[in-house]
Order: sequence, then structure tokens, then C-alpha cells
Amino acid sequence: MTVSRTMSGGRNVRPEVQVRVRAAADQLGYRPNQSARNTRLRRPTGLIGVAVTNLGNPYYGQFALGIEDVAAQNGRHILIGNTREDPSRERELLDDFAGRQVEGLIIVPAGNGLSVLGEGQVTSSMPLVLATRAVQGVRSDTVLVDDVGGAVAGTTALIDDGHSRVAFLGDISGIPTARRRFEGFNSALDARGLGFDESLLYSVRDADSALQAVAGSLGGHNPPTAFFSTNNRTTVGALRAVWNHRRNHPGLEVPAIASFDDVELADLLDVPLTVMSHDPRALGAQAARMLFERLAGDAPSEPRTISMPVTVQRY
Amino acid sequence: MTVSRTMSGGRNVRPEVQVRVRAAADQLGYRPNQSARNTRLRRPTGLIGVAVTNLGNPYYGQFALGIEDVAAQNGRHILIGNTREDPSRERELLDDFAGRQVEGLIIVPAGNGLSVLGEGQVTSSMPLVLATRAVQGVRSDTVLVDDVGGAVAGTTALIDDGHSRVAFLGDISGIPTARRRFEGFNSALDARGLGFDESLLYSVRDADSALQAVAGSLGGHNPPTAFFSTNNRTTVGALRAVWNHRRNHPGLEVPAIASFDDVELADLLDVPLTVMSHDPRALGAQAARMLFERLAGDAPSEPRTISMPVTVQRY
DNA sequence: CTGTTAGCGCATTCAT
DNA sequence: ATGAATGCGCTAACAG
Repeated sequence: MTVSRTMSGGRNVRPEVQVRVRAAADQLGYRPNQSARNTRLRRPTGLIGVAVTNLGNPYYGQFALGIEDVAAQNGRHILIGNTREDPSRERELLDDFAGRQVEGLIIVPAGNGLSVLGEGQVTSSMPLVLATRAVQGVRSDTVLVDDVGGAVAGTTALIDDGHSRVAFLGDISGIPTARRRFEGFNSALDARGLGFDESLLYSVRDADSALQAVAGSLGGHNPPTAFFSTNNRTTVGALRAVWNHRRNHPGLEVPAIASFDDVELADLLDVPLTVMSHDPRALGAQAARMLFERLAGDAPSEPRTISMPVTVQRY
Repeated sequence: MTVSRTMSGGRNVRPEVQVRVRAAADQLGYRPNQSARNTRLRRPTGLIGVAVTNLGNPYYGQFALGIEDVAAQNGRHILIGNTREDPSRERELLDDFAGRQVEGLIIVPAGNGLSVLGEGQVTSSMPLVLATRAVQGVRSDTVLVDDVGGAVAGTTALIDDGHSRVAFLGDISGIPTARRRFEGFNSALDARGLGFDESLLYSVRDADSALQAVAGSLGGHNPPTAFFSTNNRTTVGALRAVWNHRRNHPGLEVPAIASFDDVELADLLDVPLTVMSHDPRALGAQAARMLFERLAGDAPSEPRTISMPVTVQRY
């Protein structure tokens, strides 16, 4: 008990004894076992579980930073896992997080919108905030991006520049976010009385496949004059392809790109670029704040959905 | 006991009973308490503590991804914290990690090489791998980058291009990595019989300050013809400054940049660029592998230091 | 100020 | 195949 008391503040232990206890602890490398401590105190673990779809994407680095920041302010730590868009990996992570008694979850749902979260096992037992994508059948706090509005604005800007034949780069069957952006894209075309040529829909996810798609598209018959890119990975590919195209065909009009998400240095590239951007770090911070509000009990019982604004910039 | 047995595999429990148990568990949202489990089994937690200096930097996103990958393969999860180069935050994290009985640590030491790790409290009690930077007085497995060799190679390439007046962008007093790269930079100049003009040493850390420094430098008397940039953040700033300079002074020779660390899209920028790069994801994976080797007991008792190779590319 | 008792949730061991 | 007793490391509550 004297040791226990000393290690947890030292109330009611003689200072000199405390010194001896600490010295011995240092010597022996003793540290109180938090697992046992938590067991006994029936205390929350101070852990937040975070699952993202691609840790290697700078976007999610910023996102994680936003969460970490707010978590640290609230004395919590984050357990982070990468789902690689793989629902089974997501399930593993969720099970593990739950078993570790995390206090809450911030999840970027993997896959096509029917993630394992929909089964409702984990989600009912602890506070959950969904980020970036909603999941069918899951009623929980959610932080979305104004995908539709942003896509409408970006596409409209493209149209106003005179583009009427615009290709779309994104995996609308696999990724809900891409689907919503496609919606906005389409309704902007509609609003201007333009149709979308289905042959200009490229189902790509990463930079390489986007590069191939754009290169192929520009090399084909009746190529588009602009590309709508759904995320920063596909934008990188599109930029490279357009860059190559410009180098190989000097004098020709340079195809324009409308990119959802910003890419560092893209503004210097001399490619007509419309960026529909938002701040992933702010998104992460917002998700974390919603989670902590709920943990603190001062959130309404109804799930809240917040939509992060999207701004359009031209380069 | 029947529940316990069922939840941990179901040996010696009648199948029909197992079904009922699982049903009830689902219904109630019951999940075995890992803390209690670990306490009883005196089992390791399956957690790895990771501390990086800047989670928002894409470099560390890749680094974390490399760790996560290997950790997942080994059935471990990662607890990640951001130190913001702040030693006191590092200490907090380390204490917390230790208290949570993480099985091992992968740390990018914060600050100037005399991190709190030097005090030896935490480090003696569990396996530790230092990444990117070494710490004075700490003998542990370490994964470094060939900073000196890479800097020599990059600087030499610059000199061979005819540059004799090269500025240096990096915080050599605050960041050990920058110091080592400065060493290589200097010895390459020496080897070619060139001196370094101390007035061309800019102690910058982030993109903005690097941009200011380069802009100022190019606007001054006797400006350098090239810049050595110590990391991807300072490189982004330098690229922007050089870009602006070229736009404002067409016809003038464009200053060259030698960048330690690659930056996405920089190769398209039409700025003479020498990149000394390595793969942060591989570095993370390597650090994780060393940690798990040690945990498995099949590592030599002597601490090992591995140096990741640096390749030089020209754009 | 310090020690004793009891119990957190779980699993090993030994009964039945 | 199931249950009872016991103890993991810790601390609240109660002695003294």
C-alpha cells in the first residue's frame, strides 16, 4: 500500500519513505501496471481507437494529427490502425479496439459504405464518430465533407471556363465519397444542360491508375478537355499525365483538372487547376471534439452530422 | 467459466451452449475485458508505442505506415503520439507508454539529441528502437539514414554542375539530422577545395521560414546559385521561393536546389533539383522488424545500428 | 501515516 | 463438460 500510495501521488506517505520507494522503483525499473490499475479502478483506459483507410496518404496524416491534438488536450491517447480499405481488417481492428476498452472510436469506414459497422455490434457499445463517409444503417455522430456542394462548385467553374467535355476519375462503385462527388459533378453538368459521356468515367483509385487513364483518354478519339479528379491520389496521377501530354504536344491546349483535395505544389505546375479543398486536420479535430463531447455527456442524444465546408480555388 | 472458455476458443464447452453464450454476449454487448485478461495471464499487451516529431509531415505518415504494416503482421497494434519536437511532450508520452505496458517503443527523438531518453529510465525497462536520430548516451537499436553520405553525394553533384556558392537551409543547432547533413555538405565542399560562407547558413525548420530565407537570400548582394535543403518541409519553401524568383526574373539563371528527402511533384517543377532520397516507409518497417526481433529474443545482445541508403536523383 | 481486507474481471487448476 | 477455488497487480475502505 505504501508503494501504491507513493506511486499515485504520495498522499499520506512520509516524504522520506516516498524517496526510498521511488529510489527502489527506479532501481528495479518498476512501473505500476496500468492494466491491473484499470481493472481495479473500473476506470476508462484513456484510449481512443482510430481507423483510417490509408495511413500513407498525407491527407490522413493531417487527419490523424487533428485527432491527436485534441486527444492530447483531453488527456487521451490514440490507438491507430490502417484498414487499407479492407472491411475484414476493419473488423479485426474494431474487435481489438473494443477488447482493449477504448473509450471511443473515430473511424473512416472502409469499403463501399456497407462496412462491418453496419452490423452494429461494436457501435452500440461505445461512442463512435464516423469521419469522411457515412455508413448505411449506422446512426452515429458523423463528420462529412460537403462533397456534393464542393463538386458542384468545382465542376461549374470548369464549365464556365468553357469545358463541356469533362472526364471523371474516381471509383464510384467502391468508395462512397467518390460517389457523392460524382453526384455533384453530374448535377452541375445537368444544371448547365450538359450530359456526361459514360465513356469518360474512369474507375481509378491511385496515382498510377489515374495517370494511365488520363494518358489513355488524351490519346484517344475525341478526348475530354478537362478532368474531374476525386482525391489527392488521383490528382497526382492526372497532373503527371497532363504534364507529360503538354510536354509532348507543345502548342496544344493544356487539359484542365478539377481536383477534390489539395495537393502540395500543384499550384506551381502551370496546369489549369481548380481545387476543391478542405482541411483534413480540421476534420480530424472536429471528429475528436464530437467524440469528447459525447464522452463528457454534453452532447444531444440524437446523432449529429457535421459537414465541413469546401472552398474552391483556381491556379 | 463457461463464458470465459467460450470466448477464448470454446474448448470443452458444448457447441449448443457456446451458441447461447455468444448470442447473449452479442445481445448485451459483452466483450472480454482485455485489461483484466492481461493482468491474469501476465501477458504482454500487444501494444507498441510510437512517438514521432510531426505526424502531419507526409514523411512520418509513410514512416508510421511502415511500422503499422509490420506490427499488424506480428499481431501487434500501435499507440502513436506526436511530440512536436517538444522534449517534455516526449517525456509525457514515454511515461504513458511505459505505464500502459507497451511491449516496445519506436521513437523519433525530439529536440537536439539530448532527449529525455538519455536519462535512461524508460529505456532500460523495455526494448527500444530509435529512428532517424541517435541520442547521446542511449545504447539501443537504431535505424539511421545515411545523412552524411547522402549529403556528400548531393552536394558533390551540385558542385559538379558548377555551383560554388551554395546556401544551407536547416536548423543545425536544434535538429541532429540537420547537423549530420551539414557535416556531409561541408566535407563535400572541402573535398573540392571550396569554403562555406557562414552568411549563407539559414536556420530554418519549416516551409514558410525556408521560403523567406531563400527569397531574402536571392534578393541580397552576391546571392548563392544553389541551395541545400535539409528536409522536405524546407524544400517546399525553397521551391516556392525559387519559383517566384524565376517568374519575377525571367532570363536569369534559375537557382538550383539539392533536397534531402523527396517531395511529391517536385520533379515536374522545372527547377534544377537534386534529390537525396530514401524511403521512410522502409525505414519504419525496418525499425519495426528490429523491435520484433528483439522481442522474440533472436537479436544479438549488442545494440545494432542500421543505416538506410540514400540515392541521388536529378530532375 | 501505515497495514489489512476485500474485490475488479479474468483464466488456471483442480474437482465433479 | 461444467463449476469452485484461487490469485494476477492493483487500490478503496477501513482499521490502528
